[in-house]
Amino acid sequence: VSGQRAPRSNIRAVAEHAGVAMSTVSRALNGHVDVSPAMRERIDSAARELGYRPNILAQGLRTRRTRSVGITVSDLSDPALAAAVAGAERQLRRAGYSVLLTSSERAAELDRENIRLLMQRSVDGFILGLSDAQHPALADLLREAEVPIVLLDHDVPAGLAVSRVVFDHHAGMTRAARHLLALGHREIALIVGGRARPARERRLAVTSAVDEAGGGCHCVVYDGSFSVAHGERSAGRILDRTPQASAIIAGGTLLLRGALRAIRARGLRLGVDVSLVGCDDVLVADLHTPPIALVYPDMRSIGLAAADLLLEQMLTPAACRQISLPTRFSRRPSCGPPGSR
Amino acid sequence: VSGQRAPRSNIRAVAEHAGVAMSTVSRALNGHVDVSPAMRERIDSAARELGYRPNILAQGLRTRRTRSVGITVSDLSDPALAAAVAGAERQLRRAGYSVLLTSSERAAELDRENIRLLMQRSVDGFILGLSDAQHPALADLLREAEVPIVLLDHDVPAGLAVSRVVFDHHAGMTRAARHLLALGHREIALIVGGRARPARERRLAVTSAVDEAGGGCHCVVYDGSFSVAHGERSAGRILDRTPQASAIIAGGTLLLRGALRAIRARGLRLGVDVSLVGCDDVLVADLHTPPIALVYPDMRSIGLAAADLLLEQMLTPAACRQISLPTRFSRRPSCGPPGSR
DNA sequence: TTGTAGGCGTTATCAT
DNA sequence: ATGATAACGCCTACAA
Repeated sequence: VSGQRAPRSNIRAVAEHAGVAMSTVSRALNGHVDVSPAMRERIDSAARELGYRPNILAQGLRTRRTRSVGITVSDLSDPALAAAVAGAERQLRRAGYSVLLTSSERAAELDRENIRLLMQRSVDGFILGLSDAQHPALADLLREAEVPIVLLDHDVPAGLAVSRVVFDHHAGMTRAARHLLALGHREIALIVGGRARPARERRLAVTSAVDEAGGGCHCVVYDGSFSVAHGERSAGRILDRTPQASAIIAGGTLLLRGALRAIRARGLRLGVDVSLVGCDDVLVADLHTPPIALVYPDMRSIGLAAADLLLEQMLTPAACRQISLPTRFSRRPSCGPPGSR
Repeated sequence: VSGQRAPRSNIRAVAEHAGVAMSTVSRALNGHVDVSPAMRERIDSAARELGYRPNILAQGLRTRRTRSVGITVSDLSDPALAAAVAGAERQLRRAGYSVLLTSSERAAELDRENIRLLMQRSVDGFILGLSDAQHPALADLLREAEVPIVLLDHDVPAGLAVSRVVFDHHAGMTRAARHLLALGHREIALIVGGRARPARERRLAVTSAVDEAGGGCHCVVYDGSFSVAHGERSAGRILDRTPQASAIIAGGTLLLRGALRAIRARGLRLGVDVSLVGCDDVLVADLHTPPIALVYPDMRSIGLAAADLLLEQMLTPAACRQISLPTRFSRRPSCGPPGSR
């Protein structure tokens, strides 16, 4: 009714309204044991009447726990990473934590800058999907954190005590490679990008699967940046070469998009003129014509698992742990026997 | 060298190290005018030596400005919304603001719960991509916020002073409908979902474009939830009806995915047996075979614009503003003349 | 130009 | 079981 806006009521206002001391209000609201039921009721109703909500900043200043966690991802525009963040946010929210989110735009420098900022905000823990987990200055910085850290599918920087959740890329990629070999492909081209763990694991899995096959089978790796451009350029080289590789594995969403562009530009038929396996993406592949075979990690799950792990470690500091999540391989018509082309 | 970890140094430590008063340190570090160059240099180097970083919580408690903004989106797993968040985060980070992110999982109840939580954390402003901007209890809550608010492509709740950035869905959808009409389609089926602004604008645009065409042209709207299931079910009904509509517009990513499934399940050829226009999505559509025509809003831009608008309003409180962003229509082979089927 | 002191809202320690 | 009071780290009148 009044035109004045009441300032948000604080604990002192509640104390006065209930006619008790501030400390008593604090105890009652925080569920301490030594509070009489009558007093608790009185304070609860006073707080309700005033619409009291504690100031989390002040609580954090006093208790040194902010009930917030910092999440840094290399690129939030990447739907895969967004899914991971969504999963983590959900778990953390349900546990009463807030998420401070930053994106480092694939720049190692921003990784560190963002982490520093989050430290300044006194987050209780970190979930990190970094641009470059191996950057030399990073380890020093993380050592200062003094709070639990969970890495998303990354290698652990040397001599650092952090937990992590990783994907078993090896299993899925091995199955993909064997599938192609079983179809009769003798040469498999692998496009990967970035120096992070996924690229390395994928390369390792495919090369060793091909090596094991023996019989003149071989694997050519196209390494570069994690980008559509690299995917398109590499696939272009593969397809324009004579003799061309009959099968391509694109190690990531952007690389897959690039490869698709190169294939389309040349008017080639998927699963006939060239076989293709993608990774990560779940949006593009299944509805494609024809559907594209895929090795995929459940990105939402890695977010959930990372949050669970972090919550556990924030609650009771313990030794660092590592969790491995499976990857799936879906055969789809984009893979066929090597063509006559 | 020492095994002890030093507690993060505070302003008092810097003051003692430099042999001056805390207030002087505060002034020097915050760039006040009345500080002698010599003193500034002395304090700067002391701060550097101690690796001092101000505690943002304490600053916020004192100044009532936290340099943080709350972002709530209805579903972070939606790549479109993730792109908007990524855009906003970038601008805010560059302006020195941190992002507190929550997702409301398409539940109006969580919208409010999350906003309340963000208010408790004293954010300086909000960017909201809500699940239900019209929920009756929402307006009251937002009125309590006392900080600038920017809505993402939503209607403004009655009697509320907020800014917003919207897409001109009307323009893009009108062009799409006219394109289909020009190709000779007489009946256009529109699948929309959700009660939010985009669905309403799209329906309005398509129905009026079809009405204007006259000559027995008509439009059938399939309204429902914003989900793959609704898209698939609606497209199924459209395609199984006799006579079937020859053109479908799917008003959103999930609906498009559903429609594609229905079309594929019936073995129909896009652009021949049935014409299809999608909305929003940029990942699936362009690389599809054949490429799918699309009305698309630039989601990253809406994030950027929302952040810019919010920053402006946080800096100098002013009247609420509204910004309209264009939508583009891309003709692609998924649209052809009505078939003989 | 610099120092002193009070308070932002909360919790924790100590009395009572 | 409850109350008074001192911090947490910072900023900002005001005094010097």
